Amino acid sequence: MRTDGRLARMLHVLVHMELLGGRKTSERIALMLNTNPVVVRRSLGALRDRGIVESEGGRGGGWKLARSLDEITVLDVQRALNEGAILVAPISRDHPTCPVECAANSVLEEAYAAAELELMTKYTTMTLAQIAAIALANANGQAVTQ
Amino acid sequence: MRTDGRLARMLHVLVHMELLGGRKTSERIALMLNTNPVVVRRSLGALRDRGIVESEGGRGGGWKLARSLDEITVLDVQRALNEGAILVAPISRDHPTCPVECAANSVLEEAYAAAELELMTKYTTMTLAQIAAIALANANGQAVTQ
DNA sequence: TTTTCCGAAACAACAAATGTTACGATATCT
DNA sequence: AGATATCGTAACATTTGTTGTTTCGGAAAA
Ligand code: FES
Ligand code: FES
Repeated sequence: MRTDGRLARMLHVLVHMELLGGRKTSERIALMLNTNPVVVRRSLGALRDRGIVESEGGRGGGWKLARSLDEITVLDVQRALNEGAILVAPISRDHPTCPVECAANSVLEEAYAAAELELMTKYTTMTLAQIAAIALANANGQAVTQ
Repeated sequence: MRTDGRLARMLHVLVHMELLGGRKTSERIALMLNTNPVVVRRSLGALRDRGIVESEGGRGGGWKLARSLDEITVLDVQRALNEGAILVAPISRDHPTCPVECAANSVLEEAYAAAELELMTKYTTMTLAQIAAIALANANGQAVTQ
């Protein structure tokens, strides 16, 4: 299956909005993400529901940040896009009464819980402001485009 | 997408083979996994290539363990089924030259690398013998069936 | 020689994200 | 008021990997 790229895309867009400022239309953002305005609205709509961005319809409308980047963590964006667990343990449900299947599943779930905790720690401590700083350091004079 | 249940299924089957002993046909295993013999052959074939099980064709043939359970880690099974990384960071590739996209991707990749390391640690230290022990403890007198 | 196995190829089914089209609502400009 | 630019939303097609299924061939035992 195609890997879910919504989180990465939204991080990209949000930092872009801060660095290049101003209100951006779905079409412009779609251009920068090589995709369709509707796809952009779907994801940004979820962020709006969580108070990360604001949208305005009509002529001259578009999207803008609702908070500054240092008040947005990666976890905030992740949660806006998907309430549930980030990782899903690849368990089986072939024979639910079997103690062996349960034992194998419990081992996998424990391992995935530890991995998810690690992810959560990173997501919680990393703000979009830090991503912006990394981007500026990488750019090193080169313009941030579009 | 349907979650990949091959690892859990193979852990289940391998522990089953040890606890109930003897050689098992693909059809019998398929019954226990609520699936098709061909699906079983696909996954067990991968384990055979890694020396975890052995297969024998012809009448009276089937599958049996090639090593004892305490010589098989969860990681061995995972690697047999899939050489690559367990977790894949959900990065974007919309605008590869953009420093912002690269920065967002690098943050995600670092987080996923930490999570994968956690998984690897668990997978490496957990042997199938330990899973069997958990299963027996859970069963608590109740028979392990099929 | 018949039966019982695995091995492998060639599909169909399914699920989730993505891409696409289309239309309605709303705010701004002239 | 009318034209234009935007978002909001529904409906559908596309894509991709796992799983499920059918079918044949080959090998070993009875
Ligand atoms: S910051 Fe990457 S395209 Fe705008
Ligand atoms: S151990 Fe045989 S069905 Fe679970």
